[in-house]
Amino acid sequence: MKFNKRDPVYIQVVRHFKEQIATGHYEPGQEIPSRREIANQLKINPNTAQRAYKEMEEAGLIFTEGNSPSRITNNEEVIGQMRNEIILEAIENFVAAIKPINASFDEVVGLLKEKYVEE
Amino acid sequence: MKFNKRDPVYIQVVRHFKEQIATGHYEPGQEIPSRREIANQLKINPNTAQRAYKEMEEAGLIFTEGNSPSRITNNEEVIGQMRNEIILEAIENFVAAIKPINASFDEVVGLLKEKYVEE
DNA sequence: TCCTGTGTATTATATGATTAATACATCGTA
DNA sequence: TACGATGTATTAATCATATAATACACAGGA
Repeated sequence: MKFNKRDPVYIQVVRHFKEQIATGHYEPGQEIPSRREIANQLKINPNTAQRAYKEMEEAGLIFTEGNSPSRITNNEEVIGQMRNEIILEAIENFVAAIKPINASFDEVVGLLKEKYVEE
Repeated sequence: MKFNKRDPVYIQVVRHFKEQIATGHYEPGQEIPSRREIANQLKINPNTAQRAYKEMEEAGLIFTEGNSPSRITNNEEVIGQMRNEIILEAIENFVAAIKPINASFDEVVGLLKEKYVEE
């Protein structure tokens, strides 16, 4: 996994997990790496990992019992909503960036199709 | 004009001018506010305004002669390219955000159309 | 001529967010 | 029981950005 330096690392870690969860690479109830383990894997500070996990816990995406490793939520509705939010947020950002330029919808969709299908 | 706190202010100022130029609200050759003037208008520090203007000058979007206020470039090709870059960048960001979620192109375009037409 | 408003440059400080360092608490198990 | 791995909490250090404070050169106009 590679990080950009525009966004805080913990945000990017959260994002990464959300994508994994939304696409089913992590399944409901599945155990995820411990804070220290993921910190080693991603070469980040354990506190950064902790902060990312805390965010996800507050969002209901993972849960923690006692001092055993956290797990993906079993609430598939929460997962579905999260997926929708990611998509909607992306769309809103996109529209906010494009609209002030006065590009036509068709022009935009044309260019989008190229990039989307690519590869 | 309102700022978000995600991006540096000078970047947002540059962005604002680019949009104004791309949509023709500023015409080629037109005079723009002085550094100190825009700083007052936007309630920002003059140095931040200067930094924004410097960026635009280096990008060839504005030019300055002597100590008179800067002006929009007369090179319409530069303006056209800048407009394209904004659109392409927005598309790339969007695709990068959406693709990892495995949403179909049609689903995305459908949602996009709603937001795009809205208002 | 002198004053005001331009652009430009340099240096220092403040601030907020992020990351790092460290310590503490808990639990299962060898 | 004692160790090791877990989650959690607190404090310190770092860093980028924005702001501030000055200073300088230039040109036009009152």
